[in-house]
Amino acid sequence: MRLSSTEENYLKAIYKIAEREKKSASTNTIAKYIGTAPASVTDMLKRLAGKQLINYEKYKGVTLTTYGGREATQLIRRHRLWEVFLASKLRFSWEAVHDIAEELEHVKSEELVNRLDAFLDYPKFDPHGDPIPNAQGKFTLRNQMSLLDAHPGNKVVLLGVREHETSFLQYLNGLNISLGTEFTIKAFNHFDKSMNILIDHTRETLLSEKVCQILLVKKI
Amino acid sequence: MRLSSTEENYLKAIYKIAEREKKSASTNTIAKYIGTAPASVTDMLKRLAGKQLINYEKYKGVTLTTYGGREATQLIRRHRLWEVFLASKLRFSWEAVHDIAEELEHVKSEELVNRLDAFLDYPKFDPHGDPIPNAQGKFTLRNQMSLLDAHPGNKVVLLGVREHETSFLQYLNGLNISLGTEFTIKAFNHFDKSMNILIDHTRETLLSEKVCQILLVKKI
DNA sequence: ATTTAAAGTTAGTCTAATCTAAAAATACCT
DNA sequence: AGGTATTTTTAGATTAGACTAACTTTAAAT
Repeated sequence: MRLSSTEENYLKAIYKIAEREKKSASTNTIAKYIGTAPASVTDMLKRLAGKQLINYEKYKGVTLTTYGGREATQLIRRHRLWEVFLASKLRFSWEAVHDIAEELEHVKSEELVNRLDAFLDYPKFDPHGDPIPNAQGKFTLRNQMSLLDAHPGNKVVLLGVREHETSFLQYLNGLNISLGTEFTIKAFNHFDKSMNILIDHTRETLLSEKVCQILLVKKI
Repeated sequence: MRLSSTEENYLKAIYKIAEREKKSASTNTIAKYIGTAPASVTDMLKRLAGKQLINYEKYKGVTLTTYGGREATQLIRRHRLWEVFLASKLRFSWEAVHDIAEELEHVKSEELVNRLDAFLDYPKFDPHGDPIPNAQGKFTLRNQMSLLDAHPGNKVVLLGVREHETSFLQYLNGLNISLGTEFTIKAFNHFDKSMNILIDHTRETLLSEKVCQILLVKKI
């Protein structure tokens, strides 16, 4: 079935909310995520349910059907592949790629996305470190943890970020932190859960709990 | 001002019709070009006139304003740059690029199109030989003529095609004709204006008047 | 167990873009 | 010039996607 861009966006929202909260998505949560009024969400949920894309029961919340999940995964695949294209081929910085990919992801052509995938050499992760589903919808799993869970003395490398907001990514740019940057944990400050970190074996910085929580790393 | 994809498509249609027929575009012509009912065109013309994109006077026909022309040119720029990307980077054949570029051209980002332009090395012509306007909207002009105007004995090279329909381009593929192919005109048949042509100095073929009219060449 | 608050749904309206049917304007033909 | 054909516009409806305001259901709190 042919989906509109709007329908696709709702599916993606439901997918992401379910992933984040590990339960069915509520009307209000979807409304906040998409940026519409709850009443508009109710309307759309009825239409999506009619197309067998979601399981919807009034006043309960919604989950994706197998079919709806497949559509959402393919949309995420397109989004992340375009992000890789924008960053690695057109040299956009990681904070700029999201908004443009939001538009590119809705271009409908199976052939296009598969050729793009090949052109980019089948990347497994996007510029924020998020995994890119392959043509079969399979994500690559990876051992990673929040920087918050590392301990003094640990050496780790940055694999991804849980937050894509421009201002946050620019904050990291200012600290010269990007994917692949190495950290040595110097100290953990119990009173506010901040950390003293040595970046790239050269600069010592203080990172707040909030920032540490966002950074995804693995030990080296 | 922010234009919808539909509005952009109307501007492009008006631009192309004016170019083809060298006069203002009529409601019916636009309707046929876009594939909608004439009544829908009238509605849209009113909206476009309200936005200062076209000069519209009831029952007369329309022309683009300077502003509307600039928008149309930028749309054509985006379309043709994406066609080059699809053909030269993703290895799509020339008959496949048009439909996908129809969607990609509506992605709104000045930065995107300019970076794409640079990535492709500022191409001057698309995969069908049509000129690509630069960031200032300027087209590259080129000496070219219809194959119909060549004479027996002339040697020419194919620079472009005036017709983009899939079936026609596939017909050329079947004859092993592509941009850059060289022709020697062997004979001109007055009774039906067909031509006997030697392709790439190896294969002799008969090309109908209609086909010759479409092929754009220059002497070598 | 009521009351109150929060979340979700219904009803009615709006805009963009389309349609069909009918009316009006223009063009064409002898 | 008058009549017919063609083109264009108007009028009224439709669909997707959104809104606000009002109502209903569920959850939370005393």
